Amino acid sequence: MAAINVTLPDGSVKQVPQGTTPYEIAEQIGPKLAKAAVAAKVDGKVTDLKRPLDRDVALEIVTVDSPEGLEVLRHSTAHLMAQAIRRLYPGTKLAIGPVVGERFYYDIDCPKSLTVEDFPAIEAEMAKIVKENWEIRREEISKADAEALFREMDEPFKLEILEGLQDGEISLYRQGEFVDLCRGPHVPTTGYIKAFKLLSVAGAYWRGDSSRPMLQRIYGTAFPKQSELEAYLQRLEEAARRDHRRLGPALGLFSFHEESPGFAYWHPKGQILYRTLENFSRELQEARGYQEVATPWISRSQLWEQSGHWEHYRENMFRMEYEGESLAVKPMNCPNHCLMYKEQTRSYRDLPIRFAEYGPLSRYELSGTLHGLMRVRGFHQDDAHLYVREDQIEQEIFGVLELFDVVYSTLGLKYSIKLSTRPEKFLGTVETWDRAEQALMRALEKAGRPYEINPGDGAFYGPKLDIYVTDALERVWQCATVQLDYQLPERFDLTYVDADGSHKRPVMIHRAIFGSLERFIGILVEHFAGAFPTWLAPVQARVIPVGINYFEYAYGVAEKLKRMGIRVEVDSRNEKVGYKIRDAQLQKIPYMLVVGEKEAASGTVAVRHRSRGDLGAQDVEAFGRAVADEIARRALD
RNA sequence: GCCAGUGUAGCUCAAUGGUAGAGCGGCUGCCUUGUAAGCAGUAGGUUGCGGGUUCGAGCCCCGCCGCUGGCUCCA
Repeated sequence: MAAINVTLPDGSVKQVPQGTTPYEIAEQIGPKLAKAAVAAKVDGKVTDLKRPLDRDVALEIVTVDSPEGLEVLRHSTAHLMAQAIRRLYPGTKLAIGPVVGERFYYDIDCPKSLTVEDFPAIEAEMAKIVKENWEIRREEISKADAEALFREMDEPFKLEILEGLQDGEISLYRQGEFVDLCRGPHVPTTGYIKAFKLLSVAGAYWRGDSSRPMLQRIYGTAFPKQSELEAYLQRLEEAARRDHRRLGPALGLFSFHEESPGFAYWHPKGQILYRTLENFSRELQEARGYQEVATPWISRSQLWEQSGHWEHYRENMFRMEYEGESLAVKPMNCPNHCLMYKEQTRSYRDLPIRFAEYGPLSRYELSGTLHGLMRVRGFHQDDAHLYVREDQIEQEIFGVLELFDVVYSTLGLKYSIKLSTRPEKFLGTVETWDRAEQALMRALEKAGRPYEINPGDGAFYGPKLDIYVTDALERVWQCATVQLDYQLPERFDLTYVDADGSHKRPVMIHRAIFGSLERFIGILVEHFAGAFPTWLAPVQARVIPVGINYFEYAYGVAEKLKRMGIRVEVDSRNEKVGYKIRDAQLQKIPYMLVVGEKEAASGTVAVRHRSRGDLGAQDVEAFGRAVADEIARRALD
């Protein structure tokens, strides 16, 4: 048999007989590697460990703890689950079973409507199949054979998937009695799957099409080791503990009532948080040449017809009719800002013009999509529209990026940027698009911000930057986008007079830093687990008198601190100190100030910080100055 | 909107189709309190809403609403 050359990642070349499997090579390298191996990367493509090599290749052994290895493991677990479900619920049709992030799912059409209560039985069956340790075999067959097979098995979804495949690219994977149409790769045997758990069940449309049948989607996850699975499950629990829908009401920030689905009720403490963030934004924007405006929240539909919203966005707008007149509540501010721009003849010297607005916006979101503060029907953005000359795009985008950075670094949030470029259907000319995209890239590079490109993902009216925030639990949220817009200036016939006296079209930049304040606060609640930095905390200090004899002193301390700009309250309940400390801790109040005999006599407070613990006695004035400074610096804990 | 689940006191949860309960929280009183829960008492409910089955419904059936997990959507 001929020999082939296998190049390993360290550059060394191994000569082996043709038909050698990656697994055998792994064994030669070392038993430890062979044990951790779940797949192989052949010329950069992930493939099965036991698929024979037939030519010279570059080979990398994929171990179970690598990103690719984990994906293989989870994908195989999806098959394992499908096999178990098939055994338990005969007649189940399989659709697709991919890996998404740390989870996998399988969409199935099952005669029984499954719930989490069915999970233990399915998991038990999965464990059984693991124990049976079936070899997972790849088989390549012709399209005709595959069609015959899945027709015989009565698998309509697989047949539909087959329709889109070509002869020569069809593979099956078998383990025991189970067979599935699959590209692979998979772990060598079912015994490789050690730690898994089914997580949830939900509905999902076949092929994501709401006119197609609704399938059951079972989510699960798998890890190389039980301990890693448990760590993951603990992270889910931590996320549940931090859930803003639970913490928000518990901290007195906001509530929801079924009388107004999708609209938050902001309680006094939540409103402080809200206003503090809004004012933070105001302060930064005023310093950067933004002008705050306020525009109508209800307009005649002709405005929305002119802006194009009526055509493209009507279904998401709250609409109404009075005196035969069609009206709508604004879902965005841009058309109103365009009207204001147009009130005057603008000179090239006037640009850029930056209108900022914090007013209420409403969007009709489908009832099933509402989710706490994260998805609402009524919200406010820290919205702004910049009217700029084309030669100002780069500089203005650079300014917006700087603003992003100030806001997110102040809050200790990591973020990443994606640039979405010209889609297939677009407005304007290729040249304009190219120039705009170039300007965005130059601004990003000037700002020193790394970014990824999403080719073809821009809006039809202009390219955009999406900002993704990563929170304390490493979850990623999209908060804001910066979009260049060539269409609205056109639709509203916006112009400016250039140096040569000619009328030119400005470019519009839509941008928001927080995005929706509601959503952003939801993210912050979960990010900080309710323990906001002092400058954001609704109550920054709580004075805890040891007994009624010290109430007067406590109120005096509170008065002094209030005058120093600190949000402070006195716990005047008839309770023990331990009780009041516990309550203040649960309310995540940054500073607890215990006052009694010693403090009253010396004009001090005994300071306890929610996370740093007992800080000892401090002079009231000195404490006040230190906290005022912490607030002014917007310090993180 | 769609599929599934779910809805009992402010919160967390009990109650084989047979008189709706507990803990926490609230309020009142006692204790006079020193760094994560003192003691006692007390109020609080048309069991989401509307129909139906039944001698009898928190529980079973139908419709509606909210919420949850997803899907779809997201200028």
